[in-house]
Amino acid sequence: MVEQPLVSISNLAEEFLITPRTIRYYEEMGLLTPVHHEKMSQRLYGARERARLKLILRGKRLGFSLSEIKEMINLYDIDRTEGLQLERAVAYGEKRLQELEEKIQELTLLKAELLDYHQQFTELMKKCTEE
Amino acid sequence: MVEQPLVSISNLAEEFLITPRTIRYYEEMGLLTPVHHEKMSQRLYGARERARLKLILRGKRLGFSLSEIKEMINLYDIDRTEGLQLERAVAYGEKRLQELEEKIQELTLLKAELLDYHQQFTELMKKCTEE
DNA sequence: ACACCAGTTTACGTTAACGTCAAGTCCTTT
DNA sequence: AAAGGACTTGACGTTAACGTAAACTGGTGT
Repeated sequence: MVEQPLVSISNLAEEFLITPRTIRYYEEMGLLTPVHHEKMSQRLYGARERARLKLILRGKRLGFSLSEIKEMINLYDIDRTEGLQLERAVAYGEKRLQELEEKIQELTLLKAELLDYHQQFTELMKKCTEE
Repeated sequence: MVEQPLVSISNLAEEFLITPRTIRYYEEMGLLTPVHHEKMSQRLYGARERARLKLILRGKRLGFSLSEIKEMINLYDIDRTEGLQLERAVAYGEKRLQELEEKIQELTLLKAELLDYHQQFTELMKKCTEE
């Protein structure tokens, strides 16, 4: 057995700059599954939950909903893949990859457009301040 | 004067596969400003509003909130830029461009990770079905 | 023993982004 | 004139993702 650095809910919350309530909500939604110390006293969080939480928060930053995030992080979690067929999981993964690619394309386009406006704008500003 | 193809709210809604209520809500939030036919009878939508609506819906697909979208489309709208200084607008625009770039990076990383899992997964599946 | 603190459950409150329904207006068609 | 259809303005309902507060429990220092 390796020494596992298990932390409490408020420690984890502090580490990620969120509240304990948020962490409990993610558990309630099935996104986290902390271990419980000696028959239901406290929640303890290890490396696995910390990794999952990172994924969740990144997903949030990128504008995904919690249910979308849940699908993504459960997609290739072999423990949870039982039940629905492997083939379906693979097909589903390909669909999500396709969607991600489209999002990247759209974001890139948006950035290019904003950059274009930005340059026109700064150029206009230069001309105005020159005279 | 050029012939302007002005359409009603339900026509516009049908065109973009949304509801009239959604369009009115965007107006209420200050994202759209349709012309009103002969003293407050009906809303009519031209090319400008259609373009704005496109921007709004793309922003939504990318996970931005309506207030974020509002800031972005008003950012380089010269009519609305009056009041706040040009310099501030430019600085703000650069900040948003930076954020967009970070989002693209994160999305690209997420896609790479998912692709990695995906390949491991399909390889595992191949081995299972071979024997 | 008592206070205190960190954690727990339960439950009600809040905001964004609409959905849904009621009631009234305006124009056209029969 | 009456009916029908599209639009209008309220106004209340709904869901996701938490915030917040109350009341309870369980270990710890004094």
